[in-house]
Amino acid sequence: MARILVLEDEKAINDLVALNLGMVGHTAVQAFTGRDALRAAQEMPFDLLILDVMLPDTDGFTVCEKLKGTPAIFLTALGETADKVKGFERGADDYIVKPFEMTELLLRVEAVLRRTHRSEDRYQIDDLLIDFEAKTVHKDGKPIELTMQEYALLEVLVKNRNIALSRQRLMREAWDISFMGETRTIDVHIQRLRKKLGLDDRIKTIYRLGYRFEETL
Amino acid sequence: MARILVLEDEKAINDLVALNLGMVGHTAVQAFTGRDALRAAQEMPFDLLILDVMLPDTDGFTVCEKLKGTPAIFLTALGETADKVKGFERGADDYIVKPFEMTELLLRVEAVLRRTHRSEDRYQIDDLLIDFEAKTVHKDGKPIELTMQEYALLEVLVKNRNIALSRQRLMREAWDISFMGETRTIDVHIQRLRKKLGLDDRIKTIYRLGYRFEETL
DNA sequence: CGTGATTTTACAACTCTGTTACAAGTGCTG
DNA sequence: CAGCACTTGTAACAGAGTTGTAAAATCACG
Repeated sequence: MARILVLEDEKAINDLVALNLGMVGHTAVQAFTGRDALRAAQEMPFDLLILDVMLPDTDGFTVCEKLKGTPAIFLTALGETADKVKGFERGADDYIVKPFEMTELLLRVEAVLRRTHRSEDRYQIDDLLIDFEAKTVHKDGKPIELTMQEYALLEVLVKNRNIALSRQRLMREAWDISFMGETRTIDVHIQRLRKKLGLDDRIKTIYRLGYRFEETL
Repeated sequence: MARILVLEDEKAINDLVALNLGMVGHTAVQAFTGRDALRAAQEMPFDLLILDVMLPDTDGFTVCEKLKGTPAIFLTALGETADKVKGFERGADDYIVKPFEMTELLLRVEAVLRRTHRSEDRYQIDDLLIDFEAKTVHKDGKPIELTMQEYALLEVLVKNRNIALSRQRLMREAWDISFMGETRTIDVHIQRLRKKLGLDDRIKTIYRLGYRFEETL
């Protein structure tokens, strides 16, 4: 559920990485040059950078330095050992050697996100407390029973708070389904969340689109 | 503070880890082979294991299994992706990829110690008293007869209280089985614990997953 | 064997979850 | 602003799957 930059000039690899990140629920933004990458970062900051070292214009290190503070995973070709060291010195959180297994990249992504987003173990608003680690929800200090589906949906909404999420996206993120036909499933689950947690004001309906969890009221 | 095993054959790393653990107040016991580790564990049990996966003799997994019941953090080298998964399946509480930041390791150590409660020798809640030393249970001051299995299950539940435990994990921790097919064994034992100890409210069923001992009610 | 512990079995009871049906709401169009 | 098409809210329902429970079968061990 992170916004991730994929900076890699070889289109085939870039596409593959972006596709896989999307499949596990992240938002991948593709860039093929350092310039692209920096521009995209200005629009909205990233949670994680996946950077190729060798690039036509600026190299991955430069981008990493410009976006200092954002965790980064470097992609290096075999034999660029020296680059690895250089990368770590400059603050890379991990690196991975091409060619690599996609599952391995995904594991590293999760690992890096987990240790950099450590502060996001919990979320509190009003009288509501969500513990993402224990996957529990308390209201007024009292535990509230949520089913797995309900919790999954709530987590997606909260982690993407203030963003309008389409039903299709919610389905993809909170269920394990990428495509969905005509269905009222989500609406019913939203209803249950609103009722159980008293979130009528926080979970806003976006007409003809989906829902949004609102933090600022 | 905790008694922690550091099993890592590379001396430089082992020293560094042990030194840092010592600095934050823990007692680090250094071991360079699986054999060493097991011997040290016999002298006095550990509160936490920090295990390298690759070792000259036995690997970290074996040690972890032999010392079942003690939480473990695995150290894996880059590229040992498969090992990570394997580690989690076998009950690792966390893993960390080398090379790692020492502060990160310390953070994980604290996190694991925080959510496990292995070093206590008694636990009391409501009218229930469990003595882990004597392996006895009293309710209302009166001793309650529990069978071996019942007690083992109770201990796992209580020491991992407030954490949802899958049936598979319970099997692994309270029985000597790592793999389990279709079975209702656990459910039946849970039922007996609930009945004998009046724990209907404390031992919570997590639908489609397993059970959780709840401290906060 | 016999006894108690443990696992398996069988069935009842329950939970989750998607679907449906209808009421209420929304926004466009004239 | 009334009418209309469409969207969302809500309650109730039903099937699939899960858990509770008692009782029977199996195991361990003297």
